[in-house]
Amino acid sequence: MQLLEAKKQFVQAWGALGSQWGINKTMAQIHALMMVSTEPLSTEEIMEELSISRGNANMNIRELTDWGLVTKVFKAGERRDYFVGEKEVWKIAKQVAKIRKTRELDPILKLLEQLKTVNAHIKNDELKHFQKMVNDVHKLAVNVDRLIESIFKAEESWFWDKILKIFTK
Amino acid sequence: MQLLEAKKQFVQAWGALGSQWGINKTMAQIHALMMVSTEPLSTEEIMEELSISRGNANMNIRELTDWGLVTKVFKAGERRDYFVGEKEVWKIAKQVAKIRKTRELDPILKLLEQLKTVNAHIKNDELKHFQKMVNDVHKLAVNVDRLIESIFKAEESWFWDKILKIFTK
DNA sequence: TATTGCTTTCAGTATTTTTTGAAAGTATAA
DNA sequence: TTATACTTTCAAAAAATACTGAAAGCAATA
Repeated sequence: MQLLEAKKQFVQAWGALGSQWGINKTMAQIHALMMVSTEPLSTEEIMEELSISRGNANMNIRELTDWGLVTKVFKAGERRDYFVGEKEVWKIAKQVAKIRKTRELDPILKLLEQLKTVNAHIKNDELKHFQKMVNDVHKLAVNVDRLIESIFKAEESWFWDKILKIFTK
Repeated sequence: MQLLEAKKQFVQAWGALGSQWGINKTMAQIHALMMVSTEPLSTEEIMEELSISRGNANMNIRELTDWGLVTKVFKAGERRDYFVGEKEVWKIAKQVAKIRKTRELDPILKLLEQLKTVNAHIKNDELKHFQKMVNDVHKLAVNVDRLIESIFKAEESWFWDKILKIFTK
């Protein structure tokens, strides 16, 4: 396979994966483009490469910047903005985990804790079951939360080494 | 908080969480409804509870059945179909992981393996960088794959016990 | 200060996804 | 066999989401 074709497929696949996980396709594609590019890219180049409008490119670059996956860089003599994507895959994974944890897991945890205070005059089966359910979900969420917290601190090879050793022992 | 209100919030939150992770909101809500319900539910009851159409209810119940999260049950004397949701949270998590791994992770792995065969006449930096990138992503994907495989086999408390021990040592 | 080159915004439009509801399908019972 | 009770399907409608492009903003230089 040729490099150009391979890049195209990588960008496509990244976009599709994004969609399936609630991330804007274009945002994921721009990210993929930046991952495989050695040079900083301008908005113009991204528009060109993905056949998208200026507005679309701009908004998604900003979103990626907000996620901490893309940084603005200045090129000597050049007036226009250039952007580089984080290249370290483990850092990318950690960053995505961090953002999504804050935005999605934390609020759910908060709600579950509230729901644990649910009460009723008559202690019937429905109530008991609801309480158990919420408790179980909460336990799982807390564990996932802890796991993610640990990931933040961990160095990649150490992390996988430890994790996978558990299951082969 | 009262039980009815708590249930409503739980269903709402589950739906929102689903949306954010590429799962149809209604599907997630039906699932939540079934998680907290002690009794089997009919299509009628689900329609009523969530204010959705028959078609919508039917299609999403089927989807949940395909995911292995909901089972059809027969009520003695009753003609209509009733459904029960899997109640064990760990089983639900495993099942979701299994389905999404097959549908999403496996194809990505396959593509990454293909992309590793990329070649070019001139061995320039762009090529080298692409190869490294694909390799790194592939490594991560393989590790995630292994982790999920391990989850399938693991019993919940054992799993978390082992995992969390690593990080407190 | 005016011009130029570039960035940002956002109302309107297009696309994608989800939902509806009525008709067709199926199975049980009369 | 026909009626009844229920389920499934799917074309069309609605809703949600993403994208465009032109106008407004901003900052560097002439």
